[in-house]
Amino acid sequence: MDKETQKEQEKEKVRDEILAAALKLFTEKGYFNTSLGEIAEASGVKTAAGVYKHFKNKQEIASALYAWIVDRLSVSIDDIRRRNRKSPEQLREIVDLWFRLTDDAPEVMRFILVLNVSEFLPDEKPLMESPAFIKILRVLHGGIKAGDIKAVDSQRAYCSFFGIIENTLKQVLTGTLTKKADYYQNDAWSIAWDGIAKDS
Amino acid sequence: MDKETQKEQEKEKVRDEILAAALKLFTEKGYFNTSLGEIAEASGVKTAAGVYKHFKNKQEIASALYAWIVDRLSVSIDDIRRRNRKSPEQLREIVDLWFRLTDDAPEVMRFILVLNVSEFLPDEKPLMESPAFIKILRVLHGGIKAGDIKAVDSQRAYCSFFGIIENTLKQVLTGTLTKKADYYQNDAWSIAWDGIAKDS
DNA sequence: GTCTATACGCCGATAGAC
DNA sequence: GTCTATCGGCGTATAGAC
Repeated sequence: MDKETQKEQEKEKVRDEILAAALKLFTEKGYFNTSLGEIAEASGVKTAAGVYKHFKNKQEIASALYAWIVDRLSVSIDDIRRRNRKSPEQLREIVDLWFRLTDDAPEVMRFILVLNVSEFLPDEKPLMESPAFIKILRVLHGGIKAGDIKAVDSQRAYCSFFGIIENTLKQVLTGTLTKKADYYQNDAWSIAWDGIAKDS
Repeated sequence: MDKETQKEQEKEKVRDEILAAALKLFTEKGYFNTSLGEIAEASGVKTAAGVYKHFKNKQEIASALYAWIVDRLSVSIDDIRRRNRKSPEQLREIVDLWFRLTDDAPEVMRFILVLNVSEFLPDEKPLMESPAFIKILRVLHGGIKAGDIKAVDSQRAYCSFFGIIENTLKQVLTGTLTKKADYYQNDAWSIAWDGIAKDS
């Protein structure tokens, strides 16, 4: 039925609005400083009770948000791996994605890099065990096996490579670095890559 | 009076016990997941009300903790700068301190690296503006001026250098890297230093 | 399926006995 | 200066009218 699907879509829309509002508030003030009332007010649903028609409870909003973000990243990385064969190119594109997200969707990156997710989602798997980051480790592992990367294992390659990238982005997100993320990208990439690249 | 000073000391001791208990709980479960009751129970004062004889409120416990940690770091860095003239040596010692603290006082490092302090101490200055970290930036700045470090400015030198160091330590603290921090120190130092060292 | 009203619990904080 | 008792408020969550 048309009416049915339209209603479904409307409901989906409200759900997304709640998630968007929650993402904004969580990353601005933190999970525990954000009440359901505020989330409701900032989204289409004007009252806290209405939120419960869409989510079981507050934690599930955060959980859905987390799943959405991690999934989105995972899909993007799949895409990058499909388009690029060599791991250095894959890495370069992941870095580009990270920096673009920081400028275009800072809340998403704040959620990942600034918030301490395990504090309000204790049962969720840590970020490093999510599909997206497992795939990143695979990219690094591929580079090691192909002889492009010198690190001993992918975990440590991650630490030094993404340490630089993510610390830079974190400083941008918290305002310590004042320019847009993109401004720092080439520099950060160069240093990060040189740190793990096998110098032939 | 002897009795007076003894009482003072006793009070100081209780205060420290409260702080120690709070540090442990905050870094384990997060600030908002920790109640004053738990802090009291875990310290000498067995009841929540007793805590208020030593601290104005919950936030002030966190505030005192933060000040204590930042101060301790600042003193250590002063000491390092006194003992070493050249910035590469100073940096090497700061890295050593960071790694040793991670193994010997993980709660302290968790407080700094894992917790999102501004979430529960919104009025406090961010870590990067604390004396300890300003001094670190000065060390980096000294290195740049002396021609040892190639980075354009100390902020960005911080991002890449401490990005590697702190990301490695964070992975150790969250259990993603399974060995003791010390195990990774030399590797992390080498890569981090090479990233900012001027290759003559 | 949305809003009003309300219940319930938890925790931060205070007052007062000893 | 410490423990007992208790208040007050906020915020999550539900129930019930429309």
